[in-house]
Amino acid sequence: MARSNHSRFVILGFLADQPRSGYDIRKVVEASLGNFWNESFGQIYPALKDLEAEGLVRKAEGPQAGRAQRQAYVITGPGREALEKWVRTPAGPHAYRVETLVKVFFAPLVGPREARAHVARFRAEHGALLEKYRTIGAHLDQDCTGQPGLPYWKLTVACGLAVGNAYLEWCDEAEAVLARLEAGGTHA
Amino acid sequence: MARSNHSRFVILGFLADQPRSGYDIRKVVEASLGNFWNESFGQIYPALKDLEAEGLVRKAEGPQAGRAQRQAYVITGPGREALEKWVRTPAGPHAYRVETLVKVFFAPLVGPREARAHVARFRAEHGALLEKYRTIGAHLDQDCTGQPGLPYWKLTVACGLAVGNAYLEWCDEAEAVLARLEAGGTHA
DNA sequence: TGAGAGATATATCTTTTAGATATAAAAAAG
DNA sequence: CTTTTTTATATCTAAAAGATATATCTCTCA
Repeated sequence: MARSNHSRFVILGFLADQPRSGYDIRKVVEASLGNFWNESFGQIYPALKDLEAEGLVRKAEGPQAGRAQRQAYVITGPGREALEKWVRTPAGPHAYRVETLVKVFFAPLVGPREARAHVARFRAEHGALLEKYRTIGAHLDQDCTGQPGLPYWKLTVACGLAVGNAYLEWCDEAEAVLARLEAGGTHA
Repeated sequence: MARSNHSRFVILGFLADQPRSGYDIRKVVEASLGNFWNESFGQIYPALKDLEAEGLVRKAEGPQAGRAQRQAYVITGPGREALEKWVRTPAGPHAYRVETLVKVFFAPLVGPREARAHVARFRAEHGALLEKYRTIGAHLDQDCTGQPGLPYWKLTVACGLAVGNAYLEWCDEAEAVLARLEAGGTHA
C-alpha cells in the first residue's frame, strides 16, 4: 500500500464549509492553505468523481448561477464522518524536499559564487512569501471576525511566518559564510 | 512536460564523490541529506539503469569486496558535466505539504483538544529532528575537518536547526492559544 | 558444524502527486 | 460584433513515496 491520499480529505474539508465546484476548491485551497498545501486539478476532478461514487459527496442540483457550466458538489453525512475521522488521525512524518539545500550541499563542485546565487534566490522567494502571509493575516483579522475557525487559521499563518523568518535568518548566515569563502579562498 | 527528476542528479552528486552501489547511495543520502531530501530504491535503481544507458555512469568492474553481489557505479565525464550544470540551475519554487497544519486548519470540526494532540506530536517529531541535527553537526566537526565541502554541509545542518527551532517556537504559541480555547470556550 | 536471526543488497510495484496541456463557454473589451 | 481574457472542466505524463518480494551474506549460539 502506498501513502494515504490526503487530497480527498482536503476537498471534503472545503465542501464541509459550503458547496463548491472543482474550480472553487482549487481557488480556496490556494487562498487559505497555499502556504503549506497545494491541490491541482489533476487531483481534484478525479477525486470528486471517486468521492461521489462512494457517496461522500453528491452533485448540487439546479443551474449554477450563470457561470460557465460549473458543477458544484455537496458533502454528505458519511462524507462528514470520513472527514472528521481523518482530521483526528495523527499526521504522518513531515517529509519535504528543499532543492536549494541540495544545491548548496553540492556547491563545492561549482564554488561559493554559485551557492550565493542560490541563497539570494531563496531569500527573495521566502521574503515574498512572508509578505504574503502578513497580508493574509491582516485579511483574516478584518474579514473573519467572530468565525469559530479564526484562531486556528491564524495559527497556520503564524507557522508560515515563523518558518519564513527562520529561512531568512539562515540566508543571512549562509550569505556571510559564503562571502568569506569567496573572498578568502580555502582557509575560511 | 512534468517536473525535472532531481533524483538522478542527487545520485550523480554522490557518485562524483566515489563509486557506490544503489544501496550505498540510499544510505549516504539518508545520512547526509536526510534532513531535507529522500531517495527510495524505487527511484535509485531505475535511475542508475537510465544513467548508464545515457553514458552518465558506468558499472565498476571487478568483484566488489566480498559483500552480497553489490554492483557499484562510477560517474563518467559527461556525468560530471550534467551534474555541474544541474547544480548551477536555479532551484524551482519550494513546494511542501505540512499535514499537521492542514489538520489544525480543519480542527474547528473536532475541537481544540484534538488540535493540541496534533501540536504535541509535531513538537515531538521536530524535537527529535533537532537532536539529530545537533549530532550530525558534531559529527561533521569531528570527522570532516579540512574537507572542502565542510562549510557547505554545515550550512545545510544550520538550516535544519533554524527551521526546527522555528517549529518548536510555533508549537509553544499554538499550545498556548489552544489551551485558552479549550479552557475558555468560544471567547478566547 | 550448522541452524537461524539479522543485516545487506537488488529489484519491482502501486498509488499519489505535480503540473503541463487541451478545450470550450462565458464575460469583458474594443 | 469581433477579439481577448477569464472561468471552468478534464485529461495526460512523469516523478515521488514507500510498501513489498527475494536472495545472499554474516554473525551468534546451540
